[in-house]
Amino acid sequence: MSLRHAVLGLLARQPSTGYELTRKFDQSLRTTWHARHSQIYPELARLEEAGLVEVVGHGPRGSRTFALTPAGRSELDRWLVEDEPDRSQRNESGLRLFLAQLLPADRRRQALERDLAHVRREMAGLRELAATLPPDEPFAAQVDLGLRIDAVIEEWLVEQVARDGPR
Amino acid sequence: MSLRHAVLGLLARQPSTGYELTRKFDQSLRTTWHARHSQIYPELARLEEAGLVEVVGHGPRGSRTFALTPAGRSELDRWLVEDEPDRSQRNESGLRLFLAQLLPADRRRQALERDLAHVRREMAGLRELAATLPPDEPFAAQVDLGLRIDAVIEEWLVEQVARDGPR
DNA sequence: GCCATCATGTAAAAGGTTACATGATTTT
DNA sequence: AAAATCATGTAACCTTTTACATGATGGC
Repeated sequence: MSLRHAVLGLLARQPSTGYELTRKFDQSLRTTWHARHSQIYPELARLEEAGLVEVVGHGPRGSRTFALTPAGRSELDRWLVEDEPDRSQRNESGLRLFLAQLLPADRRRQALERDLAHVRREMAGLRELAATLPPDEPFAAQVDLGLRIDAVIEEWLVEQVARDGPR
Repeated sequence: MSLRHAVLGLLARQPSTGYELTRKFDQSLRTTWHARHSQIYPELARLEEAGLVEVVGHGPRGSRTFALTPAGRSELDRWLVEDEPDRSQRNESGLRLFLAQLLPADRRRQALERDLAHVRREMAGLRELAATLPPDEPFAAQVDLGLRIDAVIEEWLVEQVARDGPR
């Protein structure tokens, strides 16, 4: 379960409310680990119960700012140093292209170009996001990794479209 | 749900038993969409009930070979042409590196080098797998994509290790 | 006053992994 | 005869998504 350690890690960098964590998962962390608020709030409750985080402040609209406890900090360090990374991937673009080869030529081209446009739109979104982050921000490295992976997928899609021959 | 369409797509290429599908998910498809037999057999039952696949043969050890029905084929085509791709990514290496910056220098290097070794082991496994596949096999393109993505992650890890300065 | 945004939660359903369970055939 | 592989399934558990639900504050 990486959600737990992603939350611990974000709180280690900066004590935050659940709402703030949600925005970070939606933005900078979206290329590596995504989570919705409906996952984050229950996880914060479990972490608090386990003594890994604690409330360190209250904001105007009933918001609570959480921070790591020493136990939370050592659990995070332990995970980073001791646990084996989970390297499983999931990549719907790859699957779709593989299956698109089953379509007749005209529909195949249609499907591939649509997927290509989709990747490019996502890349544009990541570039925009990168522009709003200070370049030395560690978050920027996340976004950069997402962009590089998308670039590989884009290139691969282009190659496969080209392999189909001229229109 | 891409599992359903991955199964339909594999069966469109070649009628197969659940066991054969399991091996394909474990091997060639492991870089894009992974599934265990405990997911595949119930999915085949649901697809059969929905009239999208049917049993077309029986093998020696009680195995059943499934193939697409016309309805299954048109559902597959519809998904490829009409549905928007799901581009969400999950990449534990990226998350771990991001969080590794919280560690003191010596433990950080230790964690990064372990993750790097892990990526390289996986790449070696994919290269071995690629060597067993005929190069024109559409499956080979899947494995190739996985390798390219891992190469990007590897390069990115190396850069981040280098940024930490000499040992 | 209205709308956007901040802020938090729960419930139901879907998707996925791990573990349990069994038995047939083939290879050594 | 034993071990490996083929072959199928279910149950429990965990993770993730989608939908439901509510209310406060700030700017227009």
